[in-house]
Amino acid sequence: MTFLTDTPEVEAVLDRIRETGARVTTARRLVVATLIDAPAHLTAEDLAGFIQHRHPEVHLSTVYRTLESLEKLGVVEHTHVGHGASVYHMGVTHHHLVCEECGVVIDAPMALLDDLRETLHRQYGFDLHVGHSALLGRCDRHAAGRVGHDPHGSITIP
Amino acid sequence: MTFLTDTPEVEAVLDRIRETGARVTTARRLVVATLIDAPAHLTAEDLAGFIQHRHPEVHLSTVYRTLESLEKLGVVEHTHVGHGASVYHMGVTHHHLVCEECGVVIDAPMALLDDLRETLHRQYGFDLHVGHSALLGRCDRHAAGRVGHDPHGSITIP
DNA sequence: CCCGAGATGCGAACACCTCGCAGATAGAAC
DNA sequence: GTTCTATCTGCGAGGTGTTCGCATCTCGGG
Repeated sequence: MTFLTDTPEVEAVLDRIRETGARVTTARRLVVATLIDAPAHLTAEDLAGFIQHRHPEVHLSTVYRTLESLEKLGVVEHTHVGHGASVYHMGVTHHHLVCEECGVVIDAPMALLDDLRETLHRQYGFDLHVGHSALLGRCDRHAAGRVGHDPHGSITIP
Repeated sequence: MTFLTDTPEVEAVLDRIRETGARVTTARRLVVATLIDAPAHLTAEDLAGFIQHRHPEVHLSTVYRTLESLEKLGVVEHTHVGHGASVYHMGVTHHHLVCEECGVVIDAPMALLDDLRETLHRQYGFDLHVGHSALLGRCDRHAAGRVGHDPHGSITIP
């Protein structure tokens, strides 16, 4: 799989990198392009895999370091999905519903937890970091505890 | 630190183990007693540490396996708290608010997410597994992004 | 008290992630 | 375009949290 590394969307992110005085390197360009184009919710390893298909020299540890920089920049976020590796995605914060059975990731809008955030803040003084950990459970296909694992998929509900 | 291994509460759990045909061993007795008596939200390693204080022969992998059995039995649950090791606690399901700054774990009642569960079920057919992953954020003491790490603590709000 | 399924101790292996270091390179300054 | 150097990178080693295989041990039914 190959990803375009020079779309306006990619350039916009690279500009943000340049603004901070950091450098735009091949590895960073590839990470950004892959994150933008690829199916959502990749682990660092997925990401490295896609990239290495064309650029085998890009090392997993570089991918991790790049993701770390991009997170500091605020253009990337990661989400803990229970067991297993975190998943990374571009900027816009949203919630992740992760099926414990098949691993499917369902994106849900921010507004979903607005009431809860308000309540947590009022009752506990707790400031919820939205999106940083997924909401685990069962998707509709596995709610009844049916068996059988599908490879992870991803669904976005606007 | 030492824990009583023959209180009625401990025996009740051990009886549940016996009921299923599984065996009651020293290690299991110790894990149960420690989970009941110790400060809440222990990692497997914490648990092994406490136990090994008096019973150094109990191996960490046995603690993991015992916790796994107890979870299958439904008397123990674990919660993912973002980075780092999962924490284990006895039965009654509740939510965990975990401060990303200091690691403090705040227990919150089930009812807190009732509305959300209802909404998820209605809108997404998603069946939320309450308590399986913590809600990450900042506690009141760290909400403003102040620095300085405390050792983990634990607070329960009824 | 004997026996066998089941549990244990132990270390190795594993998955995910981070780090240290030596060498490469982006990009500012000329 | 050449030079310079802070920053990045590739690489392997290391760390942490968890699981596994296997030989041994033991609970508890007969």
